[in-house]
Order: sequence, then C-alpha cells, then structure tokens
Amino acid sequence: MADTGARTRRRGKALLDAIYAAAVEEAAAAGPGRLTMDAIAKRAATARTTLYRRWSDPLDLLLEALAELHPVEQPDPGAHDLRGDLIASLRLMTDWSSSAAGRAVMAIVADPARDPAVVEALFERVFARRGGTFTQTVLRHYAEHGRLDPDRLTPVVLDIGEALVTKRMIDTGTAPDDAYLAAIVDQAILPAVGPETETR
Amino acid sequence: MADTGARTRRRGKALLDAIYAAAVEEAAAAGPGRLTMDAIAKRAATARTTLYRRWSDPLDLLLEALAELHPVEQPDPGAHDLRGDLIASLRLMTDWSSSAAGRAVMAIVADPARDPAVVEALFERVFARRGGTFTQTVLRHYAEHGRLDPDRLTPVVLDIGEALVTKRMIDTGTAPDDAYLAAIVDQAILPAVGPETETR
DNA sequence: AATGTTAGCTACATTCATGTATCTTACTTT
DNA sequence: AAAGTAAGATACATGAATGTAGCTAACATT
Repeated sequence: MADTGARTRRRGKALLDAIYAAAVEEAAAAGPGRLTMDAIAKRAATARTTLYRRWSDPLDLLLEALAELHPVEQPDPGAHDLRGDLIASLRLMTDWSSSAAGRAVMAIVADPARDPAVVEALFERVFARRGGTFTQTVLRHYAEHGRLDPDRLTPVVLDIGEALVTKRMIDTGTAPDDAYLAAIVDQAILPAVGPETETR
Repeated sequence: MADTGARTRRRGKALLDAIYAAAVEEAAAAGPGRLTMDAIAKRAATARTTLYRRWSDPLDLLLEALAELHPVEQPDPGAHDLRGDLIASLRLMTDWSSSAAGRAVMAIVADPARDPAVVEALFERVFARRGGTFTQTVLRHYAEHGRLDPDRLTPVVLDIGEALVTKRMIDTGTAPDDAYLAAIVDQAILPAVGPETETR
C-alpha cells in the first residue's frame, strides 16, 4: 500500500501559513459562529490533530491567524489634495474590508455572542501597529500641517468616513464604488471638518 | 404517574408569542449562526416537534418572529427643535438596537454567510411600515416645512446619524449615551445638512 | 548514521442537532 | 357529549463536530 496521497509534508511556516489562511477564509465564509476545527482542517488539507496540538479552540486559532497576517496598508497622504487623500484612504478601507481578513474581523465584532476580551485583543493585535483609522490618519496629517482646525477633529468627526462605509457595506453587502466614496467625502466629512486653512 | 410538569397547555397566539420571543432572544444571544431548533424549543419550553409542524428551519422561524413583533417606534418630530428631534430619533434607534429584536437583526445583516434574499425579506418585513430610517424621518419633515434645503438631503447625508450610531455600537458593544448622540448631531449631521432656513 | 520531532492518518467515544414517527391528552369545535 | 385538532412528550436513526489516543513515516537535528 505504498503511494499515499501526500507527496511532501509541510512543516513550520509553510504549514502555519496554510492553516492561517484556511482559518481566515473559513471565518469569512461561514462566520465565527459556524467556525469549526473540522472545516479549517479540511480547508488547510491537514489533520484535525495537528490543529489541536497548537490551539484549543477555533476562535483561538482565528485570532492568532489574524494577528499573523500582513498588516493593513496605511494611507500615505500628501498635503496638497485633502479630498483626494480622503477618498484614497476610504478606498484602502474598502479593499481591506472586502478581503477575507476584513470580513472575518467584521464577523467577529458583529457577533452578538462575542467576548469583549476577544474583541479587545483583536483590536490590539490587528490595529496596534496602525496610527488609527483610515481617514483619521489623513485628517491628523492635515491638521499637523496647519491645514485643518485640530479642534474640529473630534472622535465623532474622525469616525464619519469609516462609519458610512461600514453601514453601506452592511446594507448592500458589497463595497461602495468611487462615486459613493466621493459623496461621503464631499457631503459628510468635508462639511464636518470645516474650511481648509489657506496655505501661507 | 399522574402529575407531569405542564399544568396548562398553550395554544394559538399564546404559544406563538412564546415561540417568537424565544427565537428572537436566542438569535440575539447566540447569533444566527448558532441558532438551532433545539435551543428555541428549550427556551420556549415546548417540544421540538411543535416547531417542525410550522417551520422547516430556524431562520424561517426567526424571520416570521421578527415580522410579527411590534413594529419599530417612529420618531414624531415637531418643527421647532431640529437638534432635539434628531437626538430623540437617534435615541429611538439605540433603544431598538439594544432590544433583542434589534440585536437579532444586526446579527443577521452582519452575518458573512447571509443570504441576500433573506436580508431583503427582512428589510421588507421589518422596515416596510416605516417611512425610512430614524433621522431620515426627521430631516425629511423639516425639509417639507421649508426649514432645510432638500437638495442637501442626499442618501449619504440621511445615513450619517445611523451610520455613526451603528459604528459606535459595533466598537463599544453598548449603546452610546446622550452626550455622544448630541455630538453626532452637532458635529456631523448639522454641518452636513447646512444652515436652517429662517422661519418667516 | 542515529535520534528526535511532528505532520498526517485512522479510529473511537461523546455530545449535540436534525428530522421523523408515535402516542397521550388537553383543549376546541360541532 | 362526541369528534377533531394539536400541544407535549418520548424515542430513534442520522450526521456533524468534538477531543483524545495511537501509529507511521517524513523531515530536522545531532
């Protein structure tokens, strides 16, 4: 009975990466409520026992997977086109939200049975390296360069763009197009942050 | 062996109401992914067979339960205090979102494994009788009375309040307090809808 | 080359939810 | 009062996921 299916045997990073990817994809597809060791193992083409040797829980595995995935791309604002930089930062956000990792995170935080400690750990691990939310990075950048009034950058104002994108994705189930992102910037964010200071 | 537990036997509306309540509570507690006939039956203190006589599916049951529950309360704006009416409408929203029905709906729409047809049916059944979203009702009312510029009430602007409340609830897991609702109105909605027209 | 580690596989008992079938009996209708 | 309806209870076969155990062979370390 010589030839079993597996030609090579993965180890270390190669194996872990496959498991991480499988966990995130499975969470994005099924939601954390339906996440099982079984399904992750099947998707990663490995044995369930391999998973149990490292993690006790599907959620435990998923959190580690999200932490190990590539960090979220950060907006890189210039200082000459506030409107364009804001739209670009929202586009970064929709790109990430549409990814498996983004949908997995959304599923976790929207889960009514979520553990607050889990959500906190998630925010720390996934967003720790980032300077804040997407539009926040841009707005703070312009405020530091004297182009926006820092007093108007309240927590509410810094959340407007992300909130509208999130709601739109919840309502329609898909990422908004460029026209909608532009509308968010023109009709909601820019009126809230006030007039741009003249460059001297 | 006379005395079995059940003293009376529920029928018709009394039974259905108990089942509906159990389904919504169970969905709010566990999320639609973990919703089972078993758990609903236990919570409603009835037999699983009773559920299967009427519904084939936990989700089928839940949708009917949500449709049969009391409709969402509607904001009743005056025309003299835009700021106060907006805050009150957002308070209505947080009250509903905090209820079992609200959390159940949130769990359904945020479910990555959601069926678009289910979401559509849900919106039709639950929001059909309502004139729109919470702040939308207020803003439209003021526009009709000539106090706001109708051209500024775009889909994006009408969504600002609900979007910020939703994001806040996702982030913190609890309903925002009055100060935060006031901040949303003052710092995001009012700047976006523009100056109020003078009363003649 | 010998040794240690562990991925991959199989097997098993357990638990939980499913869907169906059957029976009794409380309640309703006629 | 008799007949019909359906709630409530029990039982059962099925399937999925769990967590554990044991084996073998591929790969790494010495």
